[in-house]
Amino acid sequence: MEPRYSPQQLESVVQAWWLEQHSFKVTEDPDREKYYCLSMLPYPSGQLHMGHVRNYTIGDVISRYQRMLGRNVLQPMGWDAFGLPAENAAIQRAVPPAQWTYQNIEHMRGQLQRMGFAYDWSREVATCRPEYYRWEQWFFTRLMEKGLAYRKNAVVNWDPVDQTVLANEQVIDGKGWRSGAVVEKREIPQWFIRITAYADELLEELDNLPDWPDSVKTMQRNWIGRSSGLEVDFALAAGGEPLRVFTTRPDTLFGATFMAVSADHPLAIESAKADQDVAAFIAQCASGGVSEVELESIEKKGVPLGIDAINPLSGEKIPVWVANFVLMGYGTGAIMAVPAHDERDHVFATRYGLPIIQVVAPANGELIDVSATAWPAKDDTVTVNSGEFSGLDFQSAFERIAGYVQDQDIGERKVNYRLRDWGVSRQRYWGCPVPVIYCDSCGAVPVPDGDLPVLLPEDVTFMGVQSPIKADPDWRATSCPTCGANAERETDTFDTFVESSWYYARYCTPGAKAMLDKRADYWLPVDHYIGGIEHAVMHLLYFRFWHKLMRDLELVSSDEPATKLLCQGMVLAEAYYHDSPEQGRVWVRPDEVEIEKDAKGKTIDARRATDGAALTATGWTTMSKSKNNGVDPQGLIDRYGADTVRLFTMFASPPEQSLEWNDDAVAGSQRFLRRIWTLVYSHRETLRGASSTAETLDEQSQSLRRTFHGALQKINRGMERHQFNTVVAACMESFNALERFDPGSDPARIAVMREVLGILVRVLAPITPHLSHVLWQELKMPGELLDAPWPKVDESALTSETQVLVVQVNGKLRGQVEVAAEADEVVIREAALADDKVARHVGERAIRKIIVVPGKLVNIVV
RNA sequence: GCGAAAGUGGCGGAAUUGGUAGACGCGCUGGCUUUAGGUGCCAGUGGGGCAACCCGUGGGAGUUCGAGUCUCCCCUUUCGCACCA
Repeated sequence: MEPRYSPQQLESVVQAWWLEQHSFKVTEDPDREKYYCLSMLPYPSGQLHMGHVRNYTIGDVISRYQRMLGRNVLQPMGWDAFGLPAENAAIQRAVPPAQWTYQNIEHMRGQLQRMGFAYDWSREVATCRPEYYRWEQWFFTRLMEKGLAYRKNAVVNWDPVDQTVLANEQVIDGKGWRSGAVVEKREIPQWFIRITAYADELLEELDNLPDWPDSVKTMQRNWIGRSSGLEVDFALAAGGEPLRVFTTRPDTLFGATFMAVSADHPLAIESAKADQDVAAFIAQCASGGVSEVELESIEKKGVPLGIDAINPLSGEKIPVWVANFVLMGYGTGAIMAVPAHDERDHVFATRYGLPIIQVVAPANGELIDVSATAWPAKDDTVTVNSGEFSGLDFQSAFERIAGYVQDQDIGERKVNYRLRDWGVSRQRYWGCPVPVIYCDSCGAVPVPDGDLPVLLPEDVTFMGVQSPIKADPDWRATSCPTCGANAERETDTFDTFVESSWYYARYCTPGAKAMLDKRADYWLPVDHYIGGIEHAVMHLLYFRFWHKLMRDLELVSSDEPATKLLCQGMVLAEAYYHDSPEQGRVWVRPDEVEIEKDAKGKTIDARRATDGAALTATGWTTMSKSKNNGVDPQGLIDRYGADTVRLFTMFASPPEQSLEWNDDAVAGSQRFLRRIWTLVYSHRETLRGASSTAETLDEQSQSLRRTFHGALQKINRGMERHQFNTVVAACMESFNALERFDPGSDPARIAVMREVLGILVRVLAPITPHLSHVLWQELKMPGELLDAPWPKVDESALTSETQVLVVQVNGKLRGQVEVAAEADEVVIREAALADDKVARHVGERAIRKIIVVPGKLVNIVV
């Protein structure tokens, strides 16, 4: 044992040992309880970032802890390897996306190994490899057969200069990020997967996920957005096909003062032929991007179509408008607008001077004014101004009106979802080819199993932004699997969310000669899934959906992919900038900033180290390239070692909260590890000769054991609730007591010291596995630390003869009393009243009540 | 615009889930160790006041013997919004 803690050297020795022993390779063992701990797989962007380090440390701590509890733990790792950044690198640096991706994977795998994560690397997956994506293609053809995959037109962002489809991310202020051209909406045929067919199950089974965060479940419920309402036909005054709308508020039907249709609605398109204003408005709606933020935050505008509809209940004539806030993709693409009881309708009506008629009122008779703002309530309401349907609450009005509409055959009850079918086509190169062949006579034909995989060529050169497979007629040309005629391949690729929807299952069956095999059911479902909260709806919904698809193809037997979910917070750092007249806003890297503090430690000035330029601090913000405030984990690992980085990320904040990066505090974490090392080093001779038990213990030894076993209770609670910051704090607190403990040459004391060190080393093992491994050996503890049993709380160590109670007077802290542990309420009351300070505060006033909370406090109410 | 969270010392956070607010750490202040140093150790550290004591968990109301914790309203920040992953 070296006198100084030198993590770099120590960690490489321990890692080499794990590698040699194949310590993390696992196999299915029906006799042992399995535990599948999964962290979301990274995109191989080139460098590990702090978000990865945090995510994977949390997963590793849980995995190692579960292993010490005796479970057969699977912790795999892989690469979400397809995606847009590889294409951008290809365009900028003329390197093929495949080459760029594989190099990044090599580098990042090395970084993960340097962190000491306990992965079974024999199960590694890279989603861009044909042996992975061929099963995705196979699965897609099954979905086509079942009618769960289909093709329809959908709108995309179109860059008219680059002649290419843009991702929402590539549209900035309505313009293409490279060309700067105003983006247009364009409809193209695309493949969809029918997730709406599973909407009800996806919604209902959220109730079977008690260990998923409520926030995620709520977001998923809202995202699915099940709403039951009514479809109603509004006849047009001029006759012809009636205008059908969907509404969730039939009770407000009498308040409809206008109708609005989407710019893509047939009625709008028809009107545009004769009306220039309508045509111009529709053209205007076609510019700009397709993202929901853009659509929902634009100013609400519209143009009248010059058509009147007839309210089926009141018989009133109301005008039909085309409006930019009505979406073709939801409901029928047309709405009845009730300005009095809907916020958006109200804004629109106010803008264009359309009437606002109140038809719902508070049930308690209170008067409301709908002229300035809408009143959307539907609980404790009553309908008014609604003819024979007046005087009803929401539910009765809904039922009566729905009944009437059905009797008249002008509509029906309808359940709608906000959730839309999943568009999986991408007009990009670096993705999994959609396994479809288009034949003039046979249409869209799935590629037969024997012809899979449809290989994506990896040795390509980019000419501009065009996808190399779209640009290559030879790649496209093929023959129809059905009739043998000349045919063309689909050149679109899948959304990368498809790959990340089933990787967790493939980890269970490495090398399988099918998509999955029987091994999957040993490991699945995932016991603990860990990843960023930013995935709360999209990935985590696709992940659940795909599992159900696989279940229905009898590939897995569970209903849900993961029983427990932990969403870790973002990693933040301070960012600093100054505004310069020439360069605009200049962001300065945090490690180039000099901070001046006042006598209380408050920051009063920040300057650039090189030239003393005054800087403005943003406060805590997400690490990003644009703000130049990313902290590179590699530098920290090189400087402090993996254990220190792991310890800091666990200690700085609880997993679900954001983590504020602080270089000084990282150094502080290393100080703690160094102190442990130094303590064990300085007692190494005595500890070697320690006996494992001691019969009689003196007061100090008992107190130390009480501290450690008390801390162990906190640690166990912290581990179970994943509050690793409190686990570390409890370790530090108990270690502080140990540092003040002098074992001298007393065998009983030395035995106690060895016992508590054994506890400390084991509870730290999941967090700082390298240091713990070495100390475990140094203490001559039996067996491999990885499989050492988690320490047990010794209840007898916790008992004490006295208890300290807090005394309050009228809820304010006034004193403390020490009484016997078994003292009854009478004794406690007397002791409390006898306290000088308490007596002074009670004074002459009459005591009204005394509340005694056993083991905690006494409150005297005067 | 819609949906979901979070606000506690100079900073990160803790609080046994309605019972001592500030555990643990960083920073800061003073001291010690002849410490090359960004090392190590000791003490102090929510604000005000000499003190008794008073104030204090984003702001405002409420429930309670007692509220950081529960209820309502408001403010601010962060995340997601379907082609970033």
